[in-house]
Amino acid sequence: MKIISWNVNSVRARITNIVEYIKDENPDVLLLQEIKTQDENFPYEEFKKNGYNSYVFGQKSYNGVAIISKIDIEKINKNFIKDESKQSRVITGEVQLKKKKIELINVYVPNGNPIDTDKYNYKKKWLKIFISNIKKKLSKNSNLLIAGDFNIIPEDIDVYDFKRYENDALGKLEIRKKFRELLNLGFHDIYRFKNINKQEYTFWDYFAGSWQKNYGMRIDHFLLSNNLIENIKSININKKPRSKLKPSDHTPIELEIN
DNA sequence: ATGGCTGAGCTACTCAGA
Repeated sequence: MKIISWNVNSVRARITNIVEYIKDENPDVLLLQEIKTQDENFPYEEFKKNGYNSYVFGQKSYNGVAIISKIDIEKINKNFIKDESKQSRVITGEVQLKKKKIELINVYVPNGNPIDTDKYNYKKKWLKIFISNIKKKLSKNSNLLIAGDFNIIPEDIDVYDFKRYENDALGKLEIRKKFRELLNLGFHDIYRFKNINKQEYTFWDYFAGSWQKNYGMRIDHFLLSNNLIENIKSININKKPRSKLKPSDHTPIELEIN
């Protein structure tokens, strides 16, 4: 089973690139973040034409997440987190992998910058609730897959210049500790698990030739609960979509499990 | 390297992203 996570930075602005990509990569499930549209304006038909159903938790202008799938998804839930700001950031659903019922948790964690504002407090509070909910969920189902844009740089190796980000909402120690806390519940960061010393990124900003200079960061992740480690076949960051015209600033991360 | 680039909503410009 191929599951892909991608922050597309607007599903409508990116639809041509996305369709081209799914034709190339043929995922079973595509987890999208930052779709930046309300449900009623989502391009359902473009996905349908290619054999995919869309489960959308949209929002006007900002945020928004969706699960695109050509296999059965059960128990779609848009209330995983009670968000005081009414932001659409998590959608979950269940898939069957052999004898395992896996819960897919597609997340778009708040950015949190600038750090001297309520945005940063919102991120911290949000992560606290998220971790608490994951803990509860894990006590009921030991097969959890959390994927998406975490807006967290886990370690120094995960950014081109760590010094620039150690006082940033993506790299601050107390935020990285939240990531660590999540892993300590019983998860692995699958990219790092499979690539101990490799330095690859999933995001390059649009400014000043960041892509060309490889000034990037690894902030999109697949976290699998310990019970699913034996099912991992491969994990790959696919840089091709970031090199295209009109790209998202993020590139997809691809997981195969069996 | 704390600037500059992109998208949404809207139609001039702000907000948000990381």
